Amino acid sequence: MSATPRFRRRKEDRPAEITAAALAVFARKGYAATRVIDVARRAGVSKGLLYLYFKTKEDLFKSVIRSFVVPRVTALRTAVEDSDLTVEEFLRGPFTQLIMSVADSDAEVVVRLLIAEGPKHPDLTAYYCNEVILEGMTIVRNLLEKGVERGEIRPTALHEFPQIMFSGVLVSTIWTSLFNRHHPIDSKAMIKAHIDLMISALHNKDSDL
Amino acid sequence: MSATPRFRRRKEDRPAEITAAALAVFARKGYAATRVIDVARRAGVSKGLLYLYFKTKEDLFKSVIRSFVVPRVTALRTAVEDSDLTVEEFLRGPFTQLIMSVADSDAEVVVRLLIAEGPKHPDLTAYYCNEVILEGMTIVRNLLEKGVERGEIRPTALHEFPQIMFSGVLVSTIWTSLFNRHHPIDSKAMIKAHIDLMISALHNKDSDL
Amino acid sequence: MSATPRFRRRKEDRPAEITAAALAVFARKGYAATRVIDVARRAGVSKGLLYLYFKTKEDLFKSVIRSFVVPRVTALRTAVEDSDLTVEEFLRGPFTQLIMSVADSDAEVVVRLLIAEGPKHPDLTAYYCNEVILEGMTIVRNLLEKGVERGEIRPTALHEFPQIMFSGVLVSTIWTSLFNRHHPIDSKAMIKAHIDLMISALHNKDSDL
Amino acid sequence: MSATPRFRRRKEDRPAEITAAALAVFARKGYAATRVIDVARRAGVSKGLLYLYFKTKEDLFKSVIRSFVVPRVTALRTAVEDSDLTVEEFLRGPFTQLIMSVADSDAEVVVRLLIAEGPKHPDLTAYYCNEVILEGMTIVRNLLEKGVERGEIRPTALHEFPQIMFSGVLVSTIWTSLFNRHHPIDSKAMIKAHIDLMISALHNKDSDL
DNA sequence: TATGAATGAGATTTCATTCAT
DNA sequence: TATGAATGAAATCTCATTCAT
Repeated sequence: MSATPRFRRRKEDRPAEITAAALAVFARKGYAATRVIDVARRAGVSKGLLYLYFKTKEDLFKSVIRSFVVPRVTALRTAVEDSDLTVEEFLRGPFTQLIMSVADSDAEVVVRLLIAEGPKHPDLTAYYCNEVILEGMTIVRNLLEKGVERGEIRPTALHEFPQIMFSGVLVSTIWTSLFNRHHPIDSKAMIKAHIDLMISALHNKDSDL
Repeated sequence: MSATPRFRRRKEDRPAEITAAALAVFARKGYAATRVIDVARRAGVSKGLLYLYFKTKEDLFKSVIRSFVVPRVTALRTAVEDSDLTVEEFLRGPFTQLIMSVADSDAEVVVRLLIAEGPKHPDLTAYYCNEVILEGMTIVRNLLEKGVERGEIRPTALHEFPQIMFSGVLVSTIWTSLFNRHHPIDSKAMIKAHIDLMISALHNKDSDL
Repeated sequence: MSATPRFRRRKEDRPAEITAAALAVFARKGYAATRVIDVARRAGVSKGLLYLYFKTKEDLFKSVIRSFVVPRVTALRTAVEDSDLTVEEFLRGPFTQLIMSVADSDAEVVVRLLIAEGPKHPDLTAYYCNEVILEGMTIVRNLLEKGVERGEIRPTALHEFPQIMFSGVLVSTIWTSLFNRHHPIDSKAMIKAHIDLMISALHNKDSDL
Repeated sequence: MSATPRFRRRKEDRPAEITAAALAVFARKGYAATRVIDVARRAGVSKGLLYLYFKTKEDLFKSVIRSFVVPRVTALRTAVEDSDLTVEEFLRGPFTQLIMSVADSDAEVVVRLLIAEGPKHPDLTAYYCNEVILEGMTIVRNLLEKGVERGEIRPTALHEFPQIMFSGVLVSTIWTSLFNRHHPIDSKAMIKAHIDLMISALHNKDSDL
């Protein structure tokens, strides 16, 4: 009675463990084809316990997305601190790094989940849109504005559509997910190529757009 | 008592009708959440008849993808016939037109379906990869090579990764699908912006990449 | 208009053709697992035409049983005409011949069908019972009585249970149907063995039953 | 509001309960015509629970057969222990008893199921053939051999076809199943009659077969 | 007659969710 | 907390039967 059990799991870790398990299973099977019991088993808990933390399967899905999103947002915010870099320096440095880290991660899964299931969860999509997408766009937009003011780059439609800066990762992610088995590519090289092209376009003195 | 006739007996049209209905329902609900009966009802036929033409729900899915793909492939091939245009003329002309027509269409649905369900249907993905993706990439690559030979544009990594030329439509498509309700954008303008940037990068004399 | 079409099928043959086809298909698949369309195809007609002759699948089933039964009954009746044979002569001659012909035929299928589906078709079973079973039993009983009168054989319980004379075929039929693939036997030899044993028992002077 | 508890939680008993229910329903309807829900209802459980214990309807079928077979095999083996009886004593004693007990039981149902569905389940038939049929045949064969050695009985074709010893039960079982409603018989008397005839044939000194 | 497209009831099976223990 | 037996709604797919042609 007095000895503390050594292997008692702390209940605070449970939700995170289950969310991680869910991500892993969703990754292989997709949302609809994943059975709750499979997630529970992979997390090493019972179905009942899972339902103690997540009221529904949909809740679990949302948690997966959120758990993926939160650290990216933080990373994004941190990246902008170092702000006395030139546009090119920033894009080739912190920005590239961030983008690559997304490509490295489970982004593929999350993107697939979001695209497939997103339209059925408007609240989740709104959250993701605001927290990640708009935030990222604002950062890029601010960067470009500063660059134009400083005379480093010319003004372009990128100001209106900063999401274009991310289209490289998107293509690479989806390619990995769908076609890599048939036609493998070096996704980092592709992402880099896209950024290079963007930088080149931003610097082009002759363009009159 | 002249009720609507129960039978319509239109053997030839049925598969196309049902495929169209399926596309429409998949669009709203996604593949997994779509019930076969809903497709049947939308097509104005019975469940049984649907199964007369499509052995399984998966068959129906494949038909949806194929029915979308086939006309695009044709359009793509046709577009290349006019080949004495400059790179810029081609990109701003036929290429933009093709891309826009994709954005206009049900592309969003098909892309979402492919991304969500593709990994579970490798044969279908392979087919799509070969028939559409690689074909499109080859066309762009050939175009760029000719342009470099002619001295119109500089050589870039686009030669290795022609899929980047399509990343604009991809972003626009996915944006429409997920975020338009929260944050609507002018997707055609965005696609055009992307193409402009690419053209600008291709023309940039100063870049030494 | 005047030429008689050479290949016109006469409609009188149709029911028999369809019944034969049904027997063949039932034989391989059993009643429940047989699809009406399979019977139609094997008979070389359309589903609609089949339903012109047989109102339901059950009708078809009954027809199969009846078509099998009728010729047997006739054969049975004919067999008893030659009545001046001794019991042993009759049993070894016409009786054995008849029994063997059953074992040769599609009896297996019909027996299986009757056992499996019979309880659900009391009218059919009654018909079969009266037309075949009781008739056969009466014939055997009469034969045995005559034999006892003539002092050829002793009286036995076979008089009360003449169906025992047929138990050999039954065992052989069912064995063929179920176990032959695992453990093949010479069914005719077995039938003969059974009849021999019966004859021996009928002749046993020492028995006092 | 003290309604009947929805859950009973009796893991160990469930399979046996469900199997028994299945036997009962198969008995009345046959395998194919039985709906899984009917079995579940009769067992007092939900469809879902049934599928927790039996992966498919076919599994359920196999369980029914096995649950019937296993105790018989045991009984059969036990019966042979008392081995210093004469052939006649054994056949009239333990053998008759065993056979009668089969006729008493649900044998009719199981035999009908086996005959009707057996051909579609070769593994099950093989199991039944080996565990029951061949075992029973071996026992009878050994018995007869010993009897011949001891001079109690003459050698007959029963040695080659011991299954003939069981043909009485078979006829009686099938008669019960099909014709009893039209023409009831005393099946035990018939079984006894068959055994009597067999014993008489085995004892017949005059036979020269 | 003859066809086979069309129907829809119904069967099996799965799985998110509940709750007695 | 923790479990997993139990539920039942719902989904896919089949096939006997009908009937316009």
